[in-house]
Amino acid sequence: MKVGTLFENYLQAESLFIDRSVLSSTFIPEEITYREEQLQEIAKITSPALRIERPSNIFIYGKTGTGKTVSVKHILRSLNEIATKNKIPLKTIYINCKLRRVADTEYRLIAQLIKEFGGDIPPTGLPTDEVYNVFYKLLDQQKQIILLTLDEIDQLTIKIGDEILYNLTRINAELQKSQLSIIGISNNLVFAEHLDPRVKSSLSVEELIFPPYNALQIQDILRSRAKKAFRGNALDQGLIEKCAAYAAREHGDARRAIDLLRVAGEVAERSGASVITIAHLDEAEKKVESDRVITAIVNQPKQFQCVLYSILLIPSQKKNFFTGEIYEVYKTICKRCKFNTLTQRRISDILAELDMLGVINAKIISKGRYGRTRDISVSIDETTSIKLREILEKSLQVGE
DNA sequence: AGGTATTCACATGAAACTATTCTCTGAGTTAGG
DNA sequence: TAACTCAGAGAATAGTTTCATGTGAATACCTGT
Repeated sequence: MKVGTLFENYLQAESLFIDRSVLSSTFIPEEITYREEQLQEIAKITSPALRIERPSNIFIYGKTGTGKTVSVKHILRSLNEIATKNKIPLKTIYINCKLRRVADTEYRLIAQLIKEFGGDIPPTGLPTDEVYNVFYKLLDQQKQIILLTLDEIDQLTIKIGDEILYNLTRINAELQKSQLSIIGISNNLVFAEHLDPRVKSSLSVEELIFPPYNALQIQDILRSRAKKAFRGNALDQGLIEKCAAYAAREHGDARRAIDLLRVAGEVAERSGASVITIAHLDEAEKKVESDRVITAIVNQPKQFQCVLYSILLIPSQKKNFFTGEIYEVYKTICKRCKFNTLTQRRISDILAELDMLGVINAKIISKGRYGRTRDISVSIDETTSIKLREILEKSLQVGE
């Protein structure tokens, strides 16, 4: 066989995609459907910035994939355009607080802000107030309005408390020339309730709620994206509907629907099909889920993987099991690959995290006289679980 | 039978510790004038 | 004397350990009938 033929198929079959980036999670469409009201509202609140006055702080709630981030980014982009055209000293900053090793601690968040202003700060070694000082100085170099967007702000406070938010809201008092206002975005609807009242009152001056999309709205969104992303008639009948239905099941998460559509396209393309069918979609659904789990696990520390490996070893006979049983298995595995065994306390936390990742299903039950524990079952499908086991075996270097 | 007290097997919280990575400082060393 | 080196003090962070306290309901143990 000629080497060339290996690739010929791919060349001949015209790509299903026109523009794949339209379906990527970072894409911001020109117009955002079903969010006019919210966009108007945000625009109204932020507009004083264009007159070099400080806008009120805004707080935005809504579940994942309801268009919060896209809307805000859209607004920021328009604001920036107008500002540069009219030479208005406006600076917009967007920071996602969830990104590990970027902005998930007080120090790193401020360091990231400094970077946005062109400064540079070492990743460690400095006292935090020193970092604050650098930040203040940098801010006050010139007269300007700063719009700081903190996405997934709830993650930040879970990890490090609300002190940092307090500092940020107070910052205006310290500044001579600049003014800063904050746009907070949270997935958690009750987030503000366990927040310091001082922070809460100053942060959530204006509140906005993004309701979930319903299936019909998601269909429209998908259609408009698909029109730009795919060649005409690349989609099978009913595909959009099925895709939307899947997302509606997940409380109207548009992002997942779009993601799913893209992966379905990729799956179809790889198999050389000229039309994306429901079967491709089903496969994509599995793949998305499995990829999510695997990337989540691979990036975890060894001990974490070790615990998961222990869990995966058990369920061949049993469906549900308890913390204690897992701990026993875990101990033998540690011995086998010469890890030092962690305490049960730690394992308990790791199990909780695995539950959060959706790899396992853990429910706290009371067995009465026989104590209280987690009732654990694996919540990933067989194929993924086998794949995962292989990956973990390699990573932990345990042979059977 | 009905009511209360125990008890198990962990869960959950807080604080403190460890190892690692990194900066900053200042003493000691070196090399050139 | 200026430049360089290098050890030591301090910080931040991730991952733990230690200690302390909490907890839901199946059982054991009473109680009075």
